[in-house]
Formats: sequence, C-alpha cells, structure tokens
Amino acid sequence: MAHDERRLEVLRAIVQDFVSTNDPVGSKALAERHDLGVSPATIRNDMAVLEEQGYITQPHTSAGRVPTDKGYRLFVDRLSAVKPLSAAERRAIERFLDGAVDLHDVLGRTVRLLAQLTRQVAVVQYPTLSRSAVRHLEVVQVAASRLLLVLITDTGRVEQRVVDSPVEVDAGAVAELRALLNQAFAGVKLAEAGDKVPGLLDTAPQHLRGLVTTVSTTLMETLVEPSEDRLVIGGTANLAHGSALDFRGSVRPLLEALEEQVVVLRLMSEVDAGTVLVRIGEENAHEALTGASLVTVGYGSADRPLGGLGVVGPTRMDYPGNMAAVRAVARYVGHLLAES
Amino acid sequence: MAHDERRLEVLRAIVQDFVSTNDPVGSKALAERHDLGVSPATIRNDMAVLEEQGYITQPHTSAGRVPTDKGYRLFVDRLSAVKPLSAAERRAIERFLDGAVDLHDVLGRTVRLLAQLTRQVAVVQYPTLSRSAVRHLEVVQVAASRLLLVLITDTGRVEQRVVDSPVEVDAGAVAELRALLNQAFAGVKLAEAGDKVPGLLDTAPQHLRGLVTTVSTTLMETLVEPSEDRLVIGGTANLAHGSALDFRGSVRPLLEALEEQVVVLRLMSEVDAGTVLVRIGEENAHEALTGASLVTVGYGSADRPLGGLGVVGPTRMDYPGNMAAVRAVARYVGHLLAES
DNA sequence: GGCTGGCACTCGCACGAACAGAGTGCCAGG
DNA sequence: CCTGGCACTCTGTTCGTGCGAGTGCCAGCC
Repeated sequence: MAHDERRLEVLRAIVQDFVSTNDPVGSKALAERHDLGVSPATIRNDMAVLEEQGYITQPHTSAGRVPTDKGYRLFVDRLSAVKPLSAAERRAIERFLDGAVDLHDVLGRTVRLLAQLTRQVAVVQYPTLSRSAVRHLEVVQVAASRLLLVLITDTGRVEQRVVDSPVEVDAGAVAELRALLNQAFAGVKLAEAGDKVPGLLDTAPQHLRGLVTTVSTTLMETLVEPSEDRLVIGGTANLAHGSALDFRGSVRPLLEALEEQVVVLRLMSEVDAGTVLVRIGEENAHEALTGASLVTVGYGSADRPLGGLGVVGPTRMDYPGNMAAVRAVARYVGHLLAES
Repeated sequence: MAHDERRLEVLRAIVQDFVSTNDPVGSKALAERHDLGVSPATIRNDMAVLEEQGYITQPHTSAGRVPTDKGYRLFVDRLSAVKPLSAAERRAIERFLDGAVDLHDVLGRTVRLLAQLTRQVAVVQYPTLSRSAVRHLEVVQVAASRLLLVLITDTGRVEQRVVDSPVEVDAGAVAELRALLNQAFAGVKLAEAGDKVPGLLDTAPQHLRGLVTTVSTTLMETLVEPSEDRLVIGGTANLAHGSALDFRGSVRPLLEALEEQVVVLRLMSEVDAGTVLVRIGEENAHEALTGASLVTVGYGSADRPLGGLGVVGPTRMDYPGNMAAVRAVARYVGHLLAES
C-alpha cells in the first residue's frame, strides 16, 4: 500500500527533524517542513499507528513525538541513504591525515578528525597485535641482568617489555639473542608466533637456553596480553555541548565507561572492515551505554581488519552523516597503514 | 595583633567550609562549625575587612561569602599545612603503580591513580626527550629505500620515524649505519645530540655520507620537535560531577583546552621537581583555564625533572589534599622511572 | 475507503506574586 | 574591642494562572 510507504516517510521526517532541532516534533510542524502531500490530521493518524508499533513515543501527553530506539533502528536499516561526504570533507580528511609521522600520530590525528567531522566523541583502536606480523625484534641491555625487549610490527606499532634475566648477560649473548629471535620470528604473524617457540628453543645454543626461555615467555605475554589493545579517545568536549539533556541527567557514567576502555574494546572487537555497524541505545548491553549510540567500522583491508574506529554519541545523532564519516575515515586510515 | 591572626583564621575557615559544602558561608554557620571563640557579629566585622581586602566576596547582597582567587592564594601560601596522606593512600599508590610493564603503562596507571585520589582531572606529561639520554638506536629496513628509525631513551621512551633514503640501501649499510649511530649517540643527552652530528659526518665512510646526513636530519627533527611532548589525561568524568556549577556554565572550553594539550604543556614546562606549583583561577593566562586551578609538580630527580604531572579542577578544590597527592605520586613515579 | 477541517481537551511551561529564610550592616551597651 | 539586637535586603521557592502546542476524535468530502 502507499499507506505504509507514507508512514515510513513520516517516521523519516520525524527522525530528521528531531535530530536537527532536539524538540519533540508535532504534526503541524511536520506538514510545514516536509512535502508529504497530506494534511496534519492525516499525519496524526499515521503517528498514532507508528506510536502503537513502538517506533515513536511522546514524552508528555501534549507534546510532539520522539523516535524510540526501535524507530532509530528502522530509520538506520531502511530509511537512511548513506550521504556521501562533500568534496571539502574529503579534502579535509586527506589534509588532516597526510603528514603523520608515526603510528601514534596517525591515530591521534584520526581521532581528532573524526571528532571534528561528526561533533561526537571519537574512538580509535590501536591495530590489533595478533593480526600483524613481526618486522623486527630488538634487544637492548639496560643492566647486567636486565634487558629491554622492543617489538616492531609491520603496522608500525612498537611494544616494549623489560625482562629480568636469571643470570648476568654479556654483550655477546645479547647480540646472539637478537639474531636468534629475528631469525625465528621475522615476518611471522604474531598470532602464530607461539608455534615458533619450540623450534627456537631447539636451535638455541646450550649456553643461551635459559635466557631464550625467559625472553620467549615475556614475548608471548606481550603478544597475547589483550590489555595492550589500547584506545585513543577524543572529542569528549562534544559531550559537554547540549548533551546534558540527551543523556538523562549526567554524562558521567559514559565518560567513565570510555575511560575504562574495556567495554568499548569489546564492542570494537566485533567490527568488520567494510560494513558500518550501528548500535542504538538499549541495544548496548552495558548500562552506561544505554542512551548512547555507537557507529563503528573496522579499518584495514577487508579480509583482515587491523582494528576498529567509530564515534559515540546520543541516540539522537545524525546517523547517515556519522556513518559516512566513519566509513570514509576508516578507508583512508586503512590505506595509510597498509602502505607504510 | 591577635586581630590579624584571627582574621586569617576566619579566612581559612571560610575556604574549608566552602570547599566542602559549595555553599557561600555565613557568619553564623562559621561560628557554629569552628571554635573561633568569638560571636557571629565579630566574625561579620572580620569578614567585612576581608572583603575590603579582596580575599572574599559575596555573590549576592544577602548571601554568605565565597573566597576569591586572591583568597585561595593566601590560603595556599600561608594557611594550609600540606596534609600527609593516609597509610591506606600510600599503600594504594604502591599497589597501583607496581606491576606496570612499560612506560605507557606506568603513565596510564599514574593518571588513573591521581584522578582517583583527588577526584579531579589528572594530567601526566611524558618524560621530556631533551632531558633523557640515548640508550639505543635501532635501524630497520622496511623497503629498498626506506628505513625505520627507532630511538630508545633511558627513561624507557621509544620514538620512531620513517626515513626515506635518496638511494637504495643494502643490509650491510644498515648494519654499518646502526653501529655508527650507536657509537656516536649512545649515552648522549638528547639535548646535546646535535653537537655530535658534525663529528659523525666526519667519521662516516664515504659511501654512507648521504645516508647518514639524511638520517641525522630526521633524528634531529625527532629530538627537537616539541609536538611529541605528549600528555596523558584521565579522570575527565570527574568534570561531569557537580562541576557544571563550578565552571560558569560549561566545562566545554576546559575539555577543549585539555585535548588541545598545548596550553597545558606550556604550563607543565615550568614545573620544578620537589616544589608543588599551584595556579589559581585568573592566574592562568589562558582563557579556558580561568575558573580552574592547576596543581602541578615535576617528577624525576630534583636536579633534572623528567616531566610534570598534576591535576586540574575548579578553584574550589581541596588544595592541601591535592598538593599532597600530587607530590606523593610524583615522588613515586620519579623513583620508578629512575630505577628502570 | 481514505483524507481533511474543525473542535474540545489535556498538559507542560512561562510568568508573576507572595513568602520564608539566610545573611548582612549598624548601633548601642558591656 | 567584643556582643546582642534589630531592621533591611536579597534570593530561591511555592503556588496559581493563562497561554500555546499538540492531540484524538468526529463528521463531512472526494
């Protein structure tokens, strides 16, 4: 029926108006601002149906309607065309990200860019270690029985760990160890590095056995330890804007959850390069994120995403715009990290 | 005179009460809560004088008094004894910071700890490069004419830069280069590294001249570039608490300034290990920090501070408590980084 | 059958008056 | 020099009222 068709159109109009004005939207205003071709009275009837179906709700008996989480969900799934970024925005992305000097810088710029583009809180995950490969391992002696292990990955990430050796080590042993480690691990995917350890222990000369064992253990901890999956967060100032109203009362729990990182990291782990994932309000299991929406996507080549990035904001957000921004930035960052 | 004596006592009482209650404090309440030994009427007279001298002010004609920035200043300089941390707090510091695995982890824990201890926004500066010394330089080949330069300092910091060589480089050259660089720079303070470049160029074998020149240039950029003086920020959730009232209207400018980092970094550059520096409200030149106070101190050994750390909060803060916390944490972090 | 204009109704909210409470400044007396 | 008392000045709050926005429903129209 053209009936349902129009009703969805009404929902779309409600979402759009509410997102841009933050006021519950009434039938009269809707009829004026959109060419729906029908009168306010008809729109009222449609709205009554939409409300019954749970897509919209009215905060007070005599106020306009506001989309529910379910309404936003429908909007995102069926009603919103991802709007392409403007040429100016594309240029901004390039200008912003080019000239980054190292990984930290790339991610820092990315998060600032994303925050600025979307006016939301932006989140960028460090490239997951397990999916990168070892480019180089460096061993530096910092004391008689203490070594600093530095791991450099092909995504430009650098990890370091202090290793306390059970015995004193001399310079020659350090050089040997370095050669051994690089021979064993260079080019190996971190996820598969564990498999190489037995072979390494076999080939290690007798006098290095103990040392190699100790170092390997620490190395494995470094690789497996997920605590090192870090987040870069930016644009929290955007929360202070008008959002005190968007988030029932306080933004505090949200800020705490963001600083905690662990919640967001778990959500990030589900991303998939290429398809933008939107989580709306109550769909987020974690309590602090109720009332917030996340727009995330993976970056890196489609078959092996390196990490995730996205934005966090009130459910009342510009989904099409944010989805477009997140996708565009992810694509660009993916290229940037792939080539370096 | 015992006169002035008591007047200062009144100021101290006003600051203490106002900090803990956030209500303008009146003469009657003061007399009740503190043993000043005089009647409210007398206190009123003292308050009139204090107001005339600019230490306190009343927000409205018939409200209690509130300390001015000048009042807080006097309180901090003359009236507040730094209160020692409780044993539980000391234990918390140790428990929190021990077990950190690398520099990033140390600073991350530090900032969380400080935020938790003071219930303010905490800021920790990465150890300044120029005051550390080179522990090791690593050169890794990532493409025919592209090298990755990794600098490891004695404070555990790792910096990396990509260097594009004008000519293709072979593995032997990389090894030679590595040896040359380490011979020239190992143990050298970064601030003095520039002086070593000419000597390095002289001793470099002919076929490496060009490469060494390129690499040295990048290296110098890395060392001098202050953009890499980074901050770790935490506890921003504490701003969302009641502080909407403390900061006239909005915390937004403050959050923006914090993310900007540059303002805070400049303030941090003035720190001095050992003495806690307090900047109150209007004393901060930068506009966004008007209305905020900073409590900062340097960490590292007294003669050469590695960096600064501190907290940012409303002028209405517990100065003695925050000063104590900041100092204790700085001391602990200083030890931690010195020994590693 | 679906759309439209009209109408009565319901609330939230802004505005204004009245009020209570807190705090002050000043003065006269101890 | 301190103290108790007193008149005065505000602010924040509470309560009523009127207005406007928006709704649901109904009868009529295409």
